[in-house]
Amino acid sequence: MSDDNSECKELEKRLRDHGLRPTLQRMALGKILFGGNNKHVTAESLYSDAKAMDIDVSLATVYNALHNFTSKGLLKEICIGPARSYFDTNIENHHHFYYEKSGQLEDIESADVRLGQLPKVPSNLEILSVEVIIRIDG
Amino acid sequence: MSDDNSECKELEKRLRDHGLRPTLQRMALGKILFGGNNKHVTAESLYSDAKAMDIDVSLATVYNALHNFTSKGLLKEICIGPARSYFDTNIENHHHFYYEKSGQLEDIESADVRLGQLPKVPSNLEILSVEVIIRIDG
DNA sequence: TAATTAGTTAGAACCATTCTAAACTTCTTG
DNA sequence: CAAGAAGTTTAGAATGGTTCTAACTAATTA
Repeated sequence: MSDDNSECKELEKRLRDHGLRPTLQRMALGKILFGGNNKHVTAESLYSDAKAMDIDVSLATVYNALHNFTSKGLLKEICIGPARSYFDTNIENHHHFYYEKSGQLEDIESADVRLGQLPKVPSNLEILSVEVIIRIDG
Repeated sequence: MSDDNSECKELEKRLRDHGLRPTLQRMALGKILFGGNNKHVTAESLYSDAKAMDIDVSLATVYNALHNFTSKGLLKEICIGPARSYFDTNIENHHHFYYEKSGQLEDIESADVRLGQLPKVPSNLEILSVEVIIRIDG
């Protein structure tokens, strides 16, 4: 049920269902990203995780895969600072603590943040996302 | 009361009170930033505004001034995306709409966003800020 | 299997931002 | 006000995360 082989099959189906070919590289990166608990990664961190597991993949492909996954809804991109993008495997509606010194991200459940009545935006425009980031001095 | 000269005096005092020498460049940029309504600027936009007003200042100085002002609490830095930083002359506690297509920012009053009880963070760590960004498809 | 389409790659390019170090201002002290 | 100290400005180089290019390779379709 949860052996390596069925995990692969599941991931392959997940990629295909989202219109992505299950290439070697996407499967390998997908296993790292979706194989356990939710993760927050950067392109560089995922690249070095892959390297550490002897997965031969280029940095460009890591960027491509992160963007492919994001555009198909398998990841969420989180903008924390001007320097780098984080990608979150938790695609539920939720928010984040950001620890400035360590660069770590921590999820906040959506239910823990209540939004009051907001100023209305021109009616034909859609709200793409509501992001709450709480910066912590640690 | 609000003539050019007293405006200068006020700005000069404001800079000094925050531990910043009122240099020609900081005064000129300060007049653009603090001389009217609240503004959202990027380094590049402020640089070209200055150029358009025949103020001779280098891009490096614009970056220096923006960071000086921010570290002294005269500006707030807002991170919208991985590509560029915005600086806001509204230093009240407030939030933002971000129009993705035009790159425009619009303030949301703090009172319009209510936050529920949040997961507690280790007690010795301080919350630096709570940022809410609502992205709009327009 | 051939033809077609999509994905991967190394390295170059990009671009907002930061750094460097020399020149210049502003401030302080006598 | 002069002289020295401290802080600021600057052009241009460097940085670093990300994107682009174009040749190559893999996956899919017919």
